[in-house]
Amino acid sequence: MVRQKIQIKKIDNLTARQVTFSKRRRGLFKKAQELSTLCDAEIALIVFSATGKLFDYSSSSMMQLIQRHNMQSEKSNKFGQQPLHTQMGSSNHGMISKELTDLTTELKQLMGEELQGLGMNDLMKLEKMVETGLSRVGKTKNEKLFTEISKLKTRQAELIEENEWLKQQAEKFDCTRNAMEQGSSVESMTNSLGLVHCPEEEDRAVSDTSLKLGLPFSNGN
Amino acid sequence: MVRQKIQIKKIDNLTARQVTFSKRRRGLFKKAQELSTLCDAEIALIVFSATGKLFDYSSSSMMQLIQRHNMQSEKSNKFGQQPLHTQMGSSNHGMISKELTDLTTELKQLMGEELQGLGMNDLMKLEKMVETGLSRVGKTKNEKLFTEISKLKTRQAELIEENEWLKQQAEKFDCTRNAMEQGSSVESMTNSLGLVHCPEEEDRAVSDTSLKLGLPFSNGN
DNA sequence: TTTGCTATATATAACCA
DNA sequence: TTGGTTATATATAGCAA
Repeated sequence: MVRQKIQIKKIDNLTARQVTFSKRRRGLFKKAQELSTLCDAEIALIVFSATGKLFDYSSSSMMQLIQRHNMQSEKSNKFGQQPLHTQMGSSNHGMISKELTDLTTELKQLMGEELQGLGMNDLMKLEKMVETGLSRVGKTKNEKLFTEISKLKTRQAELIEENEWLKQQAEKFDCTRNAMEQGSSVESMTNSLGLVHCPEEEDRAVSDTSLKLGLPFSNGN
Repeated sequence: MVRQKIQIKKIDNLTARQVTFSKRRRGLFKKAQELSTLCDAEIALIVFSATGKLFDYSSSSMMQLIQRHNMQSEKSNKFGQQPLHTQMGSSNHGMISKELTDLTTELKQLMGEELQGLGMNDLMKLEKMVETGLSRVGKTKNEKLFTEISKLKTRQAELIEENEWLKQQAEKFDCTRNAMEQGSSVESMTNSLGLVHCPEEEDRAVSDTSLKLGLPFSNGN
């Protein structure tokens, strides 16, 4: 029996913790549902047990709620510390989400009204209409998402290419420095840029290079 | 006073509904926190009021939890069990389309059979079923796409960071090289490293260091 | 709107089966 | 694991300020 109020800290006993988790989790989900029903709120609840098991509830679509959440929390974010492309992405999702919501609502209403006095054949036709409508929304949504993915991939390819080039440059310079330290004159070194063979260069990790690069400056830092 | 147990249905009175929302919401969030603490669970809770206001809580990072949720529900989904990378590209589109088609067909057939002898109420229920089915397909599809987008963005952020760092290194080298090209001997140049004035270098020194420590590509992939 | 205030309703800790 | 059973702790509906 609950003779004492418990402390809100991690329960030591494993069994007790599991039992409590199970019971309180149910309670929490029940409360969430009740709140949703009573007050017409939209709720998403995600719970991972300590063992990694997933429990979730959402009053409507989990995805839509999550997207809405992303939108809202981004809006309250004064300055996007994030690069442009990520901002574009999210707002894009928001637009899609709204579109989807609007159209779905419209279709549902349409269907609800029509249903009042129609026969089977008409119902079948309506079903078709709804399917078509949903399919069109889905298609649009897909197109936007795929466009975004495509853009991201393109950008990524550019970045990778740029990085590769930069790394190569870095390696060349690195090589140059080695040559210098071996006593080459500045002139010959300059001329041999990119031609001096660097034995350790090929499979050297970039981090190694970076260490070398950073070394001469370490005094100054 | 609570003389009677209330029905779990939307509260008619607006004021009462708002008050209840406020109170129950707090209760819900409190319970969520307690469960998280007591049982070492990870919890994300998103609530939108009927007026669209957002309230949220998460025991750790909302984004991480959402990601985890996406992954989990994808894993438990009988359709998509392949790793993400194989789902990428245009084949992804085809697969999803097929999924959608299959399920829609199934639901249509189901609906067709049932339609023969049912009344309006049953039809409404069926409508709900269809909606749910479609919504589940859409949800799965969305989750996959969003997961992919998310991964792409993460990778992109890494690339940008790497890129920045490389550029900074390149600038330093440029500086060094410029000094060299002005005709210093190797020895004097080496000695003067770190003393040569690099106009853009000072205010980057600190961030350079941190970047060096945390660079994602340090493993050389 | 948002607070307190109770009297009840509900949740649940500890225990048992 | 899961599902009861209490005795208590907590939440909250209705009201008032």
